[in-house]
Amino acid sequence: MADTREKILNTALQLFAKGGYEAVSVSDIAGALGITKGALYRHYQNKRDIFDSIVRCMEERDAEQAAEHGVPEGTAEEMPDAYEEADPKNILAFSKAMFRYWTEDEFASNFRKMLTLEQFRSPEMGRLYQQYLVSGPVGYMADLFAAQNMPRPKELAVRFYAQMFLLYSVYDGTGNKNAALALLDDLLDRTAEQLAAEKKRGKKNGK
Amino acid sequence: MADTREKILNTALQLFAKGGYEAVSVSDIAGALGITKGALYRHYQNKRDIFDSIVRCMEERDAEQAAEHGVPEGTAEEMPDAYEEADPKNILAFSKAMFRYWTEDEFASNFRKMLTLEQFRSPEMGRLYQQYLVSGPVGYMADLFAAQNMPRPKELAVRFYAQMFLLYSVYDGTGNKNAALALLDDLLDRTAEQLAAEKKRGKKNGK
DNA sequence: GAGTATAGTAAACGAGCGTTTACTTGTCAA
DNA sequence: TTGACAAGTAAACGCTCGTTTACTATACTC
Repeated sequence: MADTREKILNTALQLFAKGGYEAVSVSDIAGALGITKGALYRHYQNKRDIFDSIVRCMEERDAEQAAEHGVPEGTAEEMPDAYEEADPKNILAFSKAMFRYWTEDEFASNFRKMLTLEQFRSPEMGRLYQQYLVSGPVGYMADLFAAQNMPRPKELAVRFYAQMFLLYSVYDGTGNKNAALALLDDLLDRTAEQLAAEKKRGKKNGK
Repeated sequence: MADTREKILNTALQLFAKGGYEAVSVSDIAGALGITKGALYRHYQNKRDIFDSIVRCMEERDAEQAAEHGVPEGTAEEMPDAYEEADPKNILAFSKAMFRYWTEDEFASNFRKMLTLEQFRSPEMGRLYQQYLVSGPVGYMADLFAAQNMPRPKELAVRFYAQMFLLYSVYDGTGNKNAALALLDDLLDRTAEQLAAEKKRGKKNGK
């Protein structure tokens, strides 16, 4: 039973990622699974329940992912120690892993696309989109840079994360996924060099 | 008559930008205008016709906008002269104008949001999204940088445009629009400095 | 003033929507 | 062997969808 529930969830997410919640019918989901829509209601209360379950599932995955990568949850103020440990090389590796996660992991990739399509439908969805893909990552990186006493951490964070954010769309729109990944690697490596240079300057001026 | 046609088009675009094409009904559009849906069919053949007219209207506006700003249409290979005229300061001013256009111009802003919501629905929509908001601007800027013999123009273009692209989402998601605009100004000014520095280096190495 | 487009309404059309119901299986413990 | 439960089907529910139709009011032309 739990198996079917998961299949429904994944199939629904796949369809929601293509056309958005409203454009996908319950029959579409059931049809893609080779069952009738009546059967679907044995596993979920209604269409909205499927959507909510997807969001809840993403929350769980996100928590796991964060724990795996040793990402400190909460803000820099709450736990400054963990943030200072992260040096630019770790930030680089973590960023690349993050990019691969949001592009190559099927669930995460589809969830990202779905959020992109739902972001303007309600303040709630806008909040989720910002949290997972815009202000969330930017704020997190700004905290990282700030903890390392780098100058203008917010600007740095935007400059750094913006490249990844744009490349999500490049990746989605190109047939050559590997080229997009290689381009990101080049960009981040070069940016990391500049970051290291800025950090030196920051230390000189800061002390 | 032409007046009503335009009102319908703008109202429809506004609604499409919020929820996407499928989530908006013909009754929704008519209701927002205070008329019945039957009247709507005096001005457009069907719902799809409204959408197509929006796309066609954007094409016209885009052509006008390009002509106004003296942007050369076509690629750098076709008209290399026009591209070399553009110096970094012009690129900067043009970029800021471009950002304000896609955020503050109501039609362009709504069209951008609509395309964002439709990009995965069909290859056609994906192409339009890329053309207007991803590979199009990146390619155009890469041509500009290449015409000025700057090193690694594609990387430079991505780095430069990525900031604007991310800030579209920041702008959309924040209540404080002015802060987003100010942040972009700061970022672009600083990037322009780095660009000028890179250009010097490029000249030294290139000649 | 009669005739004719034009722009609008109200109602109906068939189709598909999300959801519910009644009924048929298959599985497994008592 | 029986009973209960879980999972699935087929059909129907009321509703809304995009679209069409028949009709009305207004304005402009001959």
